[in-house]
Amino acid sequence: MDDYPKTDWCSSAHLAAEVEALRDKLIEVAGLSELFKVLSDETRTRIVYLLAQGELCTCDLAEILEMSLPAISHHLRLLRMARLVRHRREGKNVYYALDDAHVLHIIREAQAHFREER
Amino acid sequence: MDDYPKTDWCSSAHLAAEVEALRDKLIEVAGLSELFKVLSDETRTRIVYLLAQGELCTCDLAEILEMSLPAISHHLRLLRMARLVRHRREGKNVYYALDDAHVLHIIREAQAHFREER
DNA sequence: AATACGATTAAGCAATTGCTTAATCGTATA
DNA sequence: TATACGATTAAGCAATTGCTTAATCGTATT
Repeated sequence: MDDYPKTDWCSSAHLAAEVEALRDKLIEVAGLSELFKVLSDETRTRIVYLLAQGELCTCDLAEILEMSLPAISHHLRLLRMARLVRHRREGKNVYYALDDAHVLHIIREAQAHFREER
Repeated sequence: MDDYPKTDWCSSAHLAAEVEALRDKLIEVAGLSELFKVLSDETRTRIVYLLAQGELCTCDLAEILEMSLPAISHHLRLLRMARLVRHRREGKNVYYALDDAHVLHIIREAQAHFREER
């Protein structure tokens, strides 16, 4: 017999307190997926990695990635909003640079995960 | 696209060799965004974090996250395909656990990035 | 002032995503 | 064997995403 209050769901009955404790834990990752959403696009991961090598302007990125200026500009806006890059204007050009050390660590860990996958 | 009105080359003139070198660099992050895509959904980040606390079955997750079984099952499938979780059957229940140390490091770095944002 | 050009924004669309309900599978138990 | 139940899959949909073209902004040059 079980002295745990049974849930209506499944037989691995948990105390309401346990469930609540785990729910509280989730506060620690609230909103985190927003950052991953930014990196979830291949083009943006590429931009981040390119800027990690050094400052580049919008049209440089467009040339290297062989994409249109509006498309690149769109991605840069998202990277800006996530505070992953900073930008400065120099004449007609706008130069972007990486503005976050953590994002490179994140990429390195992702690479490590990938290497173990096979 | 290719026919986009692009002049000779923007004023931050680069050598073709430089551009090619940077393009080569991109091989190092190829396919990485697939992992971030998995974490880009709030529910999946939550599942990963819950499983980091300990093994849980599908219906546990459904109860804690207050979502339907099919919805949870769908997310678990993606986490499985990305080799982030492993699973074992015990009677009628299927228990999931974290199967990757790197993903926790990734989450910690993301938390660090977030803490600096304000 | 007029022009050129890099950069951004806006509007519209095809493709993708995450959920729902309904059906099906797998295992344990009456 | 029949039933129950946890888990998964399938089909269909609303919402989101990333691109395109076209228009606009900001700065430098003439």
